[in-house]
Amino acid sequence: MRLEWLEDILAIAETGSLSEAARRRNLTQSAFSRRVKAIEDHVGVPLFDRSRKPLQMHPATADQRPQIARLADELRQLAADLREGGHANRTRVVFASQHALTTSLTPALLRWIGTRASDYYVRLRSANQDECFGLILSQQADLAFVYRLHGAQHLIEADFIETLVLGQDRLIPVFSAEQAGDLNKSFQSGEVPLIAYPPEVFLGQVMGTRILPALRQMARAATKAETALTLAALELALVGVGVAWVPS
Amino acid sequence: MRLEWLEDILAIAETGSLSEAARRRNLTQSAFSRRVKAIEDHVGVPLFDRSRKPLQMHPATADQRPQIARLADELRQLAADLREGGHANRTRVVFASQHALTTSLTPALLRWIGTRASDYYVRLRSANQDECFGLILSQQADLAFVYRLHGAQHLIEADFIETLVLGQDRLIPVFSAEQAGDLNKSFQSGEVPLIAYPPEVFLGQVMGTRILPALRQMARAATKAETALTLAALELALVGVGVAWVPS
DNA sequence: CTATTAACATGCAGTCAATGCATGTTAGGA
DNA sequence: TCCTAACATGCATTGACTGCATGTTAATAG
Repeated sequence: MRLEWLEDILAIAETGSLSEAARRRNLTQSAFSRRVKAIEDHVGVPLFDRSRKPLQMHPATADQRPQIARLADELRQLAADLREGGHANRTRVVFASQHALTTSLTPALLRWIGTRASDYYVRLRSANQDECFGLILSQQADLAFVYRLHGAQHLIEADFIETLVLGQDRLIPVFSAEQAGDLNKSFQSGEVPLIAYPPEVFLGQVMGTRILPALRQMARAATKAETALTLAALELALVGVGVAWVPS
Repeated sequence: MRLEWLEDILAIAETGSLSEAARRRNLTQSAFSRRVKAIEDHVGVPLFDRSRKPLQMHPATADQRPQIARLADELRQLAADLREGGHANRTRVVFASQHALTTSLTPALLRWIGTRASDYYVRLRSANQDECFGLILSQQADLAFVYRLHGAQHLIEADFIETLVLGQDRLIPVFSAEQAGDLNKSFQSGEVPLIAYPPEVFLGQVMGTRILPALRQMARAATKAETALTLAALELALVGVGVAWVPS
């Protein structure tokens, strides 16, 4: 198994097409076609369904996609760590950051660290909340940035784990100002168009336990789209697809 | 980065020599030498110290060894999962097992499952205790087999995690029967030769908090060897290196 | 300090896997 | 039924990888 192959598979998963993936991987379509076949030969079973024309991933292959993405990331990171380790003797610190925070709090924090403590080599791993806890527990990360519901407790308790509250955040509903009229109309008919988070991610659980019950007292929530990414949810809200609750 | 390369690095780490590693990897020493160089070229920094004759790993490289072993394992497992997924639609269950249990309880359990429920595809991941918890938390494993100290609590609590006590085990001291005389002599001079577990593994912590304090009341504990593997500890005890405390 | 040896590096030539180009084949849609 | 876009394949070329033979050097014994 090679990192290249994992990237090939991911390219196909992301583009949904062999020739498009070939372009992204800077190969001719023919070379890429045979590379995919080589991967399948190595694994021992066909990974894609070629009977349809823009070829499709087999469900079993699609199932492994998060795992493949994670491994690809870790392999790249390993190379970086080996490279970095060979250089100076800077202290290496691994941060785990909940995805939603990776795009908001963490960049500023890393910049701050970068300016004040250049003798630290900081490595950032973005993961979902459960994975962040897992990384801390198995000591693959030194520090984790995660949300915690007001009044709730974290899943893990251990004497080697310290917790510090960095601040408070709020989920606020967002929608396109220009199309506020449409939203009002929809609301008057008892319906709120909604950008939902998948139930398995943290924000999805917050929505399910805190926001939606209150919302349902006022109107019917009609899910118009679903995404795990707050930034994507924000974009969808800004083009008027529905209301997105995003961290303030 | 390639799985092959990871295996090459691990072979060097395990044999402590390039030519010995070459033999294990079924390559001539010359080909292997250049392969190692290719890996270093790819990473961008030298990974080994060639100024000494049985070449040595740079400390930074040695640091990454557990990570490399883990990734190599996961890559092999990924290939197996893709292969298996392509076959039948058997339910896939992932077990995490604490290393010490992987060699004792788990095999019998897996055999039992294999005979009764052939429509399950069970995948076993051996890891240390913390990693087992991490795998459960991040839902990379469905079930974990771990030890728990009598009267103690697990690190994690969550409503989606159920705990079941499968049985009780005891750590018992073991030594070569033939050389019991030597042990008695040593004990009379106030010293017990000891096979120790590293402090970062679970059994090492049990030894440190439960066994050694009591032992020290009777004699001085002289560490003769250290290993993380209970089977290795057992072997060392059986050849008379020292007393090993192993799960009954 | 020197000689010896075992461990690692390298020049050379052969093999085979990977690639691009040109072209054939087929699923989807008009 | 025809057309087109997507994927597969034959062919020639390139280059990466390997083994063999041999050179170089660190470790060790005397």
